[in-house]
Amino acid sequence: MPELPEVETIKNELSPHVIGRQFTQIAIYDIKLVRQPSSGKFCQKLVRQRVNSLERRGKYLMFHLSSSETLIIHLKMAGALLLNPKQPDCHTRAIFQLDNGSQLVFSDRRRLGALWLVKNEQVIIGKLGPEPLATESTAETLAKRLQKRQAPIKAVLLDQGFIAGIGNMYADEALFTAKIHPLRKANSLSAQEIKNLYKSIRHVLRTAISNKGASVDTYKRPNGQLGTAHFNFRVAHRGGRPCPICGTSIQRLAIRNRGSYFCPNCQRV
DNA sequence: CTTGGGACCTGGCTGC
DNA sequence: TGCAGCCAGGTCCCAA
Repeated sequence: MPELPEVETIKNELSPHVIGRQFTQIAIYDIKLVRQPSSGKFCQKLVRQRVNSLERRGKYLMFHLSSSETLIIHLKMAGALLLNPKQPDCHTRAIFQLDNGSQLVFSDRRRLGALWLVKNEQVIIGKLGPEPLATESTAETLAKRLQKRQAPIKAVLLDQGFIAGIGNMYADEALFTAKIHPLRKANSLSAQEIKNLYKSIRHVLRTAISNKGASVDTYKRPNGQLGTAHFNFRVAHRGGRPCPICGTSIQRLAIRNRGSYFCPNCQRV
């Protein structure tokens, strides 16, 4: 499941292969994939455009193009961007041909992923909250914004308008590291707890980036290799296994229809 | 404004 | 062996 560290890894590993390259041919195999403009226009406008730079914002990957338009990709649950894959797969939804003969393949088992080609990228990413790893994001600004929210802290961390890029796995990991129960109301956290949570979020995300993302489901790096961040998971997707700190059995709880994993002993209500 | 629930989507798993 | 039903979760949409 691509969250911030996975999309960041894809951006980093794709950059040297696509920056400066020109799209020569686009093939779309899934009618629902392109959200804006129409599929035909999308292909027509993208051909001959050169990639100036890549940028990640939240879980969105943006290709800044020579025409000053932006190609935006969201991988959602199961999307992958593969560079010159050796094995063909039946989940290929689009193929981008580059002027050096390379192929960039968008594969998505669950067909939830989305592509946009837009002049104004704010239309797509404008509602996102701050980047958790940006220098402007401080424990103080987090504290101020949490005061206005009384939903469970887990739900607030998943709100992309509140903070961008955190998904279910890393929310669970950050809350465990900060020893905060996922059902705690966001505005009930003490200043110290918020400080711990802030540090935990950044630590969990940075560690996962250095491990090239977590391959719990279908996530693959552009070269087809898996990430290793999931080997460091302490509670995420580990229901019933012992807590690495105290040995208590990790519990699973549904919050907003999302599985939340936590240690009932280390993370008290 | 915040909040919570359902829909989208497919493949893997469970239980009968 | 076959199959219905559940589960996984990022985001949008809608109602309260």
